[in-house]
Amino acid sequence: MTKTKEKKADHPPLKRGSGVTHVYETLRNEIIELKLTPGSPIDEVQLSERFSLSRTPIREALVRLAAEGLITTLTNRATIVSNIDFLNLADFFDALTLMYRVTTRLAAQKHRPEHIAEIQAFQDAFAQTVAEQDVLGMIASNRDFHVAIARAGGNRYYIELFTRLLDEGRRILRLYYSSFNDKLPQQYVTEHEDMIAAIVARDVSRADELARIHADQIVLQIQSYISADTRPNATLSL
Amino acid sequence: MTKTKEKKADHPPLKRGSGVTHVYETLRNEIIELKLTPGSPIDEVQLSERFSLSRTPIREALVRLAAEGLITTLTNRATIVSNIDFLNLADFFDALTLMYRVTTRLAAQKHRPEHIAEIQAFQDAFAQTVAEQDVLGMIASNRDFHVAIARAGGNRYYIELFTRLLDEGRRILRLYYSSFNDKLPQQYVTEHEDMIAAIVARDVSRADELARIHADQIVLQIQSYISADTRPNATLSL
DNA sequence: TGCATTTGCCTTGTCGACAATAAAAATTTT
DNA sequence: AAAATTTTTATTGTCGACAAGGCAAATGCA
Repeated sequence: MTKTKEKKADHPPLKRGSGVTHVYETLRNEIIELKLTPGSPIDEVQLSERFSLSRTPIREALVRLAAEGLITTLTNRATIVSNIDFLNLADFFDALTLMYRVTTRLAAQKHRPEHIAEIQAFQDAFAQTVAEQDVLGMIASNRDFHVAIARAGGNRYYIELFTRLLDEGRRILRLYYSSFNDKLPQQYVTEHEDMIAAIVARDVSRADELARIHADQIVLQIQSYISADTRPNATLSL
Repeated sequence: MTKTKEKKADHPPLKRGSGVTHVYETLRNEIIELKLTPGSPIDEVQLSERFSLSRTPIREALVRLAAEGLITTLTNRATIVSNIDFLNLADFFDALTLMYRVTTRLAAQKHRPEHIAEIQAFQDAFAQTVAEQDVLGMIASNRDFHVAIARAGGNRYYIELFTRLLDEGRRILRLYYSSFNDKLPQQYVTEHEDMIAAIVARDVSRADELARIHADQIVLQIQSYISADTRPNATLSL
């Protein structure tokens, strides 16, 4: 009766401390990509079988995920994938908008040539996914694009918070990504290009303005998805 | 040759999952209060003796501290208390100022009566420590005051980041707290009162203005301490 | 004496087993 | 049959021991 559809990887000994990182990153991605759905249980022994590790390193990865808020541990009982907090979405949008603005401003002030190349590369990848109507790819490359801008700004506190917010946003967007059949993505491509131009020109106030508009639009988009959701209890606790 | 000056507490079995939390909070405080100085080694077996626990729960507490950036693990080698990053202090000040402003703005918008009582209580405690010239108490109660304001604003992302920044600030301030013999503390009391008034009046722009001034002053104060530091290598890596 | 190599030690990383806790199932009692 | 109680079970929390890796001292060599 055990779910044996887990692929038991047989590459246990890569390097000494690398197993934890691998488990952490793998689970983190699976949570963000909703392969592990909110509320679903995380079983330590099951994971230890899957990754061919003992429970100790698995546990360490879970502690890190819990510190990040991606999983929730019910003491002595179970650990589950954290639910998406629809009730406090306003806080999320507020912080997201602020980080959009602050990071773009800082990038305009502090970027160096190599940063522009990196940003442009991610923007190209984003444009490609838009051209291919690869919605899941769009969500991922859009995130990479903005993280690159944040890195150009160089403030580690903003980078960390913004990354977390963008990844949380990926979870939300994936819930509604079937609704993506509109013209917005192409507009985002243009806005991204404008943002790059403002950053290159070191035009701080214009970068700020563009970031604000961009953020507002994304917030509106997500909100429209949610309000268009007809499921009666869709915005309940989970 | 073993340092036996650690007080071996003999209260191991309180409750099942509480040991980790206790170790985490204890070490966190000791790091912030510089009882554990930056760069000093954290020995797992030593801690397990001190807290009468096995290495496993100690390790879990350390993982959480590492996730927060308070300790640094040199893989397979050692784990040390994280150094204060003087090189990137500008980033710290930038984020700190932003959080001062944003949280105070939000508090003016969203506070409820019970929040004001809490804020005022911490402000009273702060005023008390100033009157008593209790510098260490000032640092702590000032932090509590601003965290209370952030809680009144209610945005968990800001609360978390701001708390982290304020606690990191406590580490820095403790390095220089002997320089506190000036008139600034009394001025901070007044500014705090003004901030409370603006919050109560729900005057968002005034709250923002006051927070900005307050932040700038604190930044200037810390910077003056650092520049007045005559130690040649005081601002090196550690 | 200076440098490369080896050996040993110290700390962390991993493991398998056991204990505790709480939910679920089974049993008893009314 | 319903409710309270006991037993079972599933999962996490903790433990002690071992292995691995890196650093430093010790050794060998030029």
